[in-house]
Formats: sequence, structure tokens, C-alpha cells
Amino acid sequence: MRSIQKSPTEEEADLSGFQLFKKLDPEEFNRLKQEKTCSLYKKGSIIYREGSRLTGFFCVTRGIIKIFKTGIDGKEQIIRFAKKGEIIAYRSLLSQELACTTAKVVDEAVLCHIPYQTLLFLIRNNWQFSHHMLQIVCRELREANEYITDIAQKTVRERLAEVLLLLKENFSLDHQNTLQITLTREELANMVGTATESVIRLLSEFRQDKLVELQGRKIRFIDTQGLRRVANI
Amino acid sequence: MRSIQKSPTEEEADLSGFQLFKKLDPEEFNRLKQEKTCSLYKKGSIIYREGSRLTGFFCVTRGIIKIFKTGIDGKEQIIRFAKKGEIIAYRSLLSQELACTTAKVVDEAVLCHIPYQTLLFLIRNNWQFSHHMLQIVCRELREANEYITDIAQKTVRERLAEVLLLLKENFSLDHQNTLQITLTREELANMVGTATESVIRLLSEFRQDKLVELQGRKIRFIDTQGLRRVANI
DNA sequence: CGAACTGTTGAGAGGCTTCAAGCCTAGTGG
DNA sequence: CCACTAGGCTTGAAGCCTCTCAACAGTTCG
Repeated sequence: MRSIQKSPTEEEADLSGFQLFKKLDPEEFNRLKQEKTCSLYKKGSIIYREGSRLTGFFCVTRGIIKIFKTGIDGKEQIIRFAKKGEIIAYRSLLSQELACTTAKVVDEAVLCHIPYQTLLFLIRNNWQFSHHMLQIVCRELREANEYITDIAQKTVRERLAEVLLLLKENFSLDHQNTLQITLTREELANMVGTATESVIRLLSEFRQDKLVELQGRKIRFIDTQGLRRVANI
Repeated sequence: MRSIQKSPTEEEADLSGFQLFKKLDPEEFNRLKQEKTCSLYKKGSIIYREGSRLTGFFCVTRGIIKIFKTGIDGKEQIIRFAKKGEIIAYRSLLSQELACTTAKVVDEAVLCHIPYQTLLFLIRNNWQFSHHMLQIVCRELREANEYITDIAQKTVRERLAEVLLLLKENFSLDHQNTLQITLTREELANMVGTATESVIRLLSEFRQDKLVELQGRKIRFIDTQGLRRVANI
């Protein structure tokens, strides 16, 4: 199911922009450069599947990846989206477990695969790399803990408003305040942890309340402050 | 509010049992030993508070600590319990953020405080320590992700059954299959993410269905397989 | 151009929360 | 040691939020 397309450009195969690799010395960076493999993945393709054994982690240099778990009745629970500059699949790799999530391409993406052995080499060789890695995981853990609290205590309405604001923070808006990531209603529902119909009804209410404007999957922010009030932040 | 009691015993101040420190060389372990500070904390005392700046992390050598976030209307969301052999407060410390949770003593506990500088020294000096630390955080992140999926997709009934099974795994049973951690109904509710009354009603149903027996806060497991069925695992 | 998927709306059911009232227990102080 | 108080526990009733089911419109893509 992994569908690798034509090779990406030189530019897209460059990892020097990644904060994570900033502290590598030239020799280490060179090894990274030699051992990585970059590929273009088209929309809808699966990077890795829940339960599979991973051979390395991936750096996203272009596009958007959806990370989700499969729950009851095959219903997706979206854990996060990864975009340019972020890494995926590192959690299961580091803890040496089978993948506990599936990663699927939402927007055509370029990923660089970095073998487990290279990761171990960097951890052994460069404490600053390990330290940086620790910080990345710890931040993701904080976000997960916050999400647990939200999902356990807030109403669906509050959570949807919060998810919209979260998307606004993570994915830029265009000149008209339109969200630059387009998700289906079902995907929004799978982030919020609710039914698709509920998302549709609530989005419609948000529009009536002049908080957002909707044109198909495009969401335009009208009253961010109002959304924040609804989200109860 | 931090209430430190009389000094703990020698034995309780010993960190050699911690898996995390197994790979330290004698010199490193000695430094750890010298720079740690062990204290006894009585039930109900606060180890650290949400929003505070941490000066180090803690190793639990005795007792049980409740880690929770404060959500809407001051309602607690319990993130996890830490017991002997586990570490707490390391997440916020590593990512150099203010504490995002509060830690409160549930069962009289002995904790060893390890200063941030010592942690940094170990990370710089010993890649195996960093690697082990990475694995600990990554496992906790997996558990958090699984919990997000459960809480988002399962009913309160399923979640309560699952929480009971989870407690059974993490805290041993006595010879009569009674859970060796006693929580209030409210604390159970704050784990499951529901109202106290719902927990009471559901526990009562579990008892009628001969899944558990209840005596005050003591919970005795009668039909674990049945609970598993209810939990939908 | 049709098939498959996505979005929308309505109706009905039910799980869960909230409020309220009373009971029980556990710890305190006289 | 016992009365007393505060907090935990329990139960009932009412109502709402959210889910599910169903039908249909709209959209996308082969």
C-alpha cells in the first residue's frame, strides 16, 4: 500500500532546515545525508500502518500527514497532523514497539526516511541531539495530556471550537483568513471525537453566529475572539 | 504547601533499584547519590503545583502519587498514578516548561528529588541514560494516545471497566483479589472523565452483574473476563 | 454519466449530567 | 469514649446533549 512516486527535488531532500539536526557536526550530518532516503508520496497513500514494524522515522519536508489510531468499529481517532519541519514515526521506533498509529498523506508530501541505525548512531554520538529529541517527545506528551483533559471535560461544541483554533495556529491562513488545510467533516469529527453529523450541525451554528464562514471544505475565520469564548479557553 | 516530614530510611533513599539508573557507571551513580534529596511526604501533601517552575524531577521509592490537571471549574483530570520505581515531573523539566500538572500524595510516599543540573549532567555524559529516558517518555506518550482514543470513542461504562482493569494491572491485588489502591468515587470519576454519580451507578451495576464486589472503597474483582467484555477490549 | 463518496437535515432514542435530598463514614474535639 | 461535623456516598427525577438511523442533495472522479 506504500505508494512511492517520482523522486522529489534536491531542495525537498534537504534536511538542514530541521531544528533537530542543527547541533550535528559536519561528519554526523553527512552520515545522515547519506543514509536517508527521500520520496514523494501522493495524497491518500499510507506511510505506515498501525501494528507494523518500523525501520526508521520520517522527516516531513513537504505536505501534510494525518496520524491516527483505529478505534471501535474502525473509527479513526486523529492524534495529530504533521507538516514541514516535523518528524513522524519516532515514538514507536524509540520505544521499540510496533506502530500504534497509522500515517496517511492528506496533502501530497515529501518524506525522508532515516534508518533506525542512523537514529541510534546520533543518540550515541551527540547528546544535544538526544536532548532535543527528548524535548520534542515531552512537548507532544504535554499536548496529549491537555487533549485528554479537554476531551474528558468539555462539550463537543467547545471541543470543535478549540480544534478550529488549533488548526488556525498550526496551519497558516491565507489573506482572507481562510484555513490553509482542508479537511472533510468526518476528519474534523475524528479530531473532536464526535459524529460527523454533530460537526455539520455545529459548524452551521458557528456560521449562523457569525464566527466562521463556510464554502465547501474551506473555513474562513470571522470572529476568532468569539470562537475562543465558545471554546472556553 | 509542600509538606516534608521526617527523613525516610536508608533503604528508601536507595536509587539502585531504578531501571533508569542501571547503566550509570560508579562515578555517575555517586554523583546522583550525593546530589539527590529524599523526603517523606504524608498523604494529601502536594509535591508540585500546575504552573510552578520545577527545580528537578522526583523518583518514587514508596507510596502512590496522583498526577492530575485542573480543567473546567477546577475539576481534576487524573493523568496517571506513579508508584515505587517510577519518576515524576520529568516532562515539564525536560521541555523546560512550567509544570502542566499537579502531583499529590495519595498514599504516604518517599520521593528523591534530583536537581535539573544533575539530570543535564547525566544526559550529557551517558547516552544510555538519555536513551532510556526517551523510551520512558515514548511509552507514556503511547499510553496517552491510547487514552485519547478511548475517551473519545467509548461510553462511560466501557471506560470505567477499562480503568478498573488498568488499576488492576498497575496496582497489585491482595489474596482476595481486592485492589490495593483505594480511590474515592470522585477520583475514579476524574480518571474516567465523568460525573461522580455516574461512577456510583455504574459500579453498582457492575456489582449486580457479579463483576466486582464493593466494600466502601475496596474493590474486589470477581469476573475479570466479564469486565474485559464490558470494556470492549 | 453514473457510482461512490461527502454533506445536510430531521426525528427519535438514550446515555449522561445536573440538581436535590438524605444517608453514611471517618475523623475531631470535648 | 462519644457526640458532632464535614465530606463522601447513594438514589431519584428531570432534562439535555449527542448519537444513530434514515433519506436525500450535492460533489467528485473514473
